[in-house]
Amino acid sequence: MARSGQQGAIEAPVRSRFGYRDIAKRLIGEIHAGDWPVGAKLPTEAVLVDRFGVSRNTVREALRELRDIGYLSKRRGTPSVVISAVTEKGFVNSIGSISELLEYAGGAHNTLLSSEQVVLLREQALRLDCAPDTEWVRMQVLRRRDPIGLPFCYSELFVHPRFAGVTLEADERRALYRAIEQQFDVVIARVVQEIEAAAASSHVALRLEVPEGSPIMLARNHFYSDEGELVEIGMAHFAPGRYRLRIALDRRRAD
Amino acid sequence: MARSGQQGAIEAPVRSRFGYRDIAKRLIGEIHAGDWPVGAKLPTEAVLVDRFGVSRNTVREALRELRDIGYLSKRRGTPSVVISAVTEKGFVNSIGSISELLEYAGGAHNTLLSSEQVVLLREQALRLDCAPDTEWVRMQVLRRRDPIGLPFCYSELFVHPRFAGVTLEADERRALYRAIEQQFDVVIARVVQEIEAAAASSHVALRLEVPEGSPIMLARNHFYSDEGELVEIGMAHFAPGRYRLRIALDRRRAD
DNA sequence: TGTCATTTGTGCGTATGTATC
DNA sequence: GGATACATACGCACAAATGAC
Repeated sequence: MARSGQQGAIEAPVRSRFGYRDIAKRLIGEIHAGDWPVGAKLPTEAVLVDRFGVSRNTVREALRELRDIGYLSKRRGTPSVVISAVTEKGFVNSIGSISELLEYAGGAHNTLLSSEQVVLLREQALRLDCAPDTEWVRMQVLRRRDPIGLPFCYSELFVHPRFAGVTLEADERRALYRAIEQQFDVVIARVVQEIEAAAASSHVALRLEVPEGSPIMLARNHFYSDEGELVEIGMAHFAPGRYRLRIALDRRRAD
Repeated sequence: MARSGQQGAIEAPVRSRFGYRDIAKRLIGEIHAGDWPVGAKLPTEAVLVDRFGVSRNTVREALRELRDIGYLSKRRGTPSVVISAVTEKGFVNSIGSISELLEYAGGAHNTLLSSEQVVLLREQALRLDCAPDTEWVRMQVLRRRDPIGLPFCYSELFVHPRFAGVTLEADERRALYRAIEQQFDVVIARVVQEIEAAAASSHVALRLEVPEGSPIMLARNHFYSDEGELVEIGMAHFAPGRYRLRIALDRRRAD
């Protein structure tokens, strides 16, 4: 996507072809490849500036991204240090602080298996931790890294009737809650997630293409709007070895 | 307000009295005070620039801080929205109340099974995602809700030699990193956690008193000091059905 | 120990892309 | 489509921490 702005100058500064995200991805790839093992120092910002032909700001933005998702440790006066180099076998979903929560996660391919109106009965409502006898839209979604690869996640999603009209593209790359946000002008402000391990039921095993009884990481997500309204409930089943959740936490500085 | 930065000018640059942290603190104070209730939009960046007499970069840095710690939701094209008006002490950054995340030891009864000096070989270092050929103290800990109940967690902990002298009470109730903080006057400033499902090895199954091959939730924790030093590594194995990890995420990144 | 070059952190000004309204 | 507002990117300058001499 030919970028080419310029200042008030006469020359054509010709912006670099790289955005900070491109650079971040590239660096992550190199870390995974072992070019910068754990404990090693990354090249200095100045070097990266030269290498990628971008401004220092852009490099710093990329490094910030890597730090946020737990790859780097940064300190004033010394180059960034690699603190994680987990190989990307079964990829890692890094939550810097939020939201790539179940997000596009590096651009997963979502397949909508079904979508239907349901009434939650007592038992099911209890399991989902919401009010019984209410109407919801139930969807089943498979998520893959590649359009033809094995799925790493099978999700059962329940959407509040108010947002029943939400539409998903054929090969949607966004998470459902992102689509809801954009189509209904609500803001998901809070997500409560519960994670546990479980054995794959035949139902789940079939969709994830794993043996029945395989260890599954099960994440129950409750999405709330900024007004405290329950918008979406998700039960995400992750196939073993194909997915890993990473969370980076910072202790609050002053306040 | 005395702004007067400039480029190659002759005037004295005289920076604004406010840094982005000052501005962040101030805005947080105003949010706490109710000036900007939940759901309200903050003034636009341009307005804040005028108000504080700083550059747009500085304002954006402050807003980024507020987003990171869960006060704001940001979206391109529209002013930031306040999504939370409360403060959590201690750990947090977006991840709502880490207390639960990291305090799973809190209130639990910990049993120290072993403690020994080890040198991490390449393979093991790789698995733990840290530098090889380094010396660490390895501990094994069992966690129970009741002194006589079944354990819900078996942890393998690796402590940096500098903190090797850390002592645990017979029936310690604190998490190890807490003990380290208090005994060595360091501050754990960053934690990176990775979660995945796995089948219980015979070793783990024995200690958790579950059948071999049971679905296990495996959490790898890396604890870093405020100086970026790796202090502790933990591999926590959770027994199925006996434990559930709950994470409350507050909004951050909206792009 | 202290000096000093290096490196990152913070801040300024500006230009332009792109989503929202 | 147009106006507004945030996102990304360029370049520069100085402060503060590091690390080596």
